[in-house]
Amino acid sequence: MEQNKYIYEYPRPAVTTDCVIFGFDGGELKVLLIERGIEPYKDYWALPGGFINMDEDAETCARRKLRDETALENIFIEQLFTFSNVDRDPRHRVISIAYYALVKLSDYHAQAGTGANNVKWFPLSEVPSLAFDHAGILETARQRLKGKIKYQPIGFELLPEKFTLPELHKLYEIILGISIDRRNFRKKMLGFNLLIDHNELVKGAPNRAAKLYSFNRQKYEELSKNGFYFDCEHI
Amino acid sequence: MEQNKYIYEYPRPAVTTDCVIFGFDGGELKVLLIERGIEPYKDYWALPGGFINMDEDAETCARRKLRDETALENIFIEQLFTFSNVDRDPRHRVISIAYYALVKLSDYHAQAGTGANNVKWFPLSEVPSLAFDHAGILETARQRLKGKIKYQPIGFELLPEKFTLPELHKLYEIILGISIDRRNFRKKMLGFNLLIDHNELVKGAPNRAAKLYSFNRQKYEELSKNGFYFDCEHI
DNA sequence: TATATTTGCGTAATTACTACGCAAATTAAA
DNA sequence: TTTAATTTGCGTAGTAATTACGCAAATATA
Repeated sequence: MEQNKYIYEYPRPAVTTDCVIFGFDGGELKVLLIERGIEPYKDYWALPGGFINMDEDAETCARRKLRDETALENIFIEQLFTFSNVDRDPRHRVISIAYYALVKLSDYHAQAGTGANNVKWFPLSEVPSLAFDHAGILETARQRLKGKIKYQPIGFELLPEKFTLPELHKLYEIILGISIDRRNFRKKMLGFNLLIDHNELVKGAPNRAAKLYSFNRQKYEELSKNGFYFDCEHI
Repeated sequence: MEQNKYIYEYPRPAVTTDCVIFGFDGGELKVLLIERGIEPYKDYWALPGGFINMDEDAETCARRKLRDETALENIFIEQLFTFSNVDRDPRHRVISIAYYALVKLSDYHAQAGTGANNVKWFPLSEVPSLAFDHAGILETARQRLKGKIKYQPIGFELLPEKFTLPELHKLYEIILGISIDRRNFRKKMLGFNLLIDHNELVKGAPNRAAKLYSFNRQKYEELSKNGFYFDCEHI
């Protein structure tokens, strides 16, 4: 392939997307990282991502890199922030449009994609030193998740289709970093009338089994149109 | 100057910033637009903005274009969203990192900067057909402002240093697009203990004069550190 | 069968929100 | 000068939401 083909009148930064992928295993929040095989930051762990193509928008690029590098598809993804520090890449000027994604760990077990790089889930408390400014991007995503879970039902994206109220409760405690009264949390969540009761108990519990629920996404969409607000500010 | 100087191995999109500048004149929300002097979209109105330099980050670029095109400096500005549709510019691939800014119309009277283009405040109800996808960017900014004013004290950025409670009340009604009980609004706002009472009345009122207040930014910053939340969700 | 543990429901006390009434201040009209 | 009209500022009662718990039901294990 011919090199140095693209010529412009003015200098242009390179543009990439990077994605912070959160997962929840019932105990703690995890983030999916890939091990870099090339310089710069060779052997460092990094967020999945890469250069944008000329015929795709940023979200399409983020989803493509996710598929190629982690084999994840059809997951919740949302634009986070665009990082544009002049020195964020030691090679040359690179601007990164960052996304964050939420994955049901139970459904998808991410593995190395065609990229053939090492892929691994890290608990947030054990994230290693990251490449580029990815530590900052991760922290921004964490704050966004913490802020957004209070007024949008995105927590369900991290749980299996059917989940129990104690699981949902634990998830909120972990993400918000506070302890929440179990009984008041239950009342609040059930009060939205957005949980479908499957009249089915979780199996294999070492004590009283919890009931299984699922989130009524369709009803939520409808209510949202009429101004409904999923308000978990005071939980 | 030599042309076609910049050569890259892979194609790169051009990167711009665009800025939605909101102002409030006591009666309605306005947005500052500039008239394009060149193709494409010659003679259309557009958001101030332009191509990013290689030695500046996106916010610096947005502030530079603001200064050059509208003579506005040192105003509230915040990243909004990055727009990356493949066809958003008819000439070539352009990605825009959009910002929104809030201006005290009383303090600064924006005028054409060195750009020498026509600059004008438009009420939101009278915005003409805009260049590129700027109508979409404006709508995104409007939604962001509406959402954010409920939990961050950004409304004050649109008012003069000293303002009255009726003015603040009107601003919230306009931005949220609802009518709010005057007396409950007053109680809520004063309840935060973040307004400094100047024991001074506004002059030239055609009836009972309202008291002047200013926002205690310093106290807000301190409270924020300790988890204080400016909650205007139920107003 | 008793024990430990967790789930699920309920209730009282407190706090916040909503919907108003009304007096005080001020200008314009009578 | 008085009256009317308008707007500001404060208060209060009724309702709804939040907080802080108590306790019985369910279930595996001892």
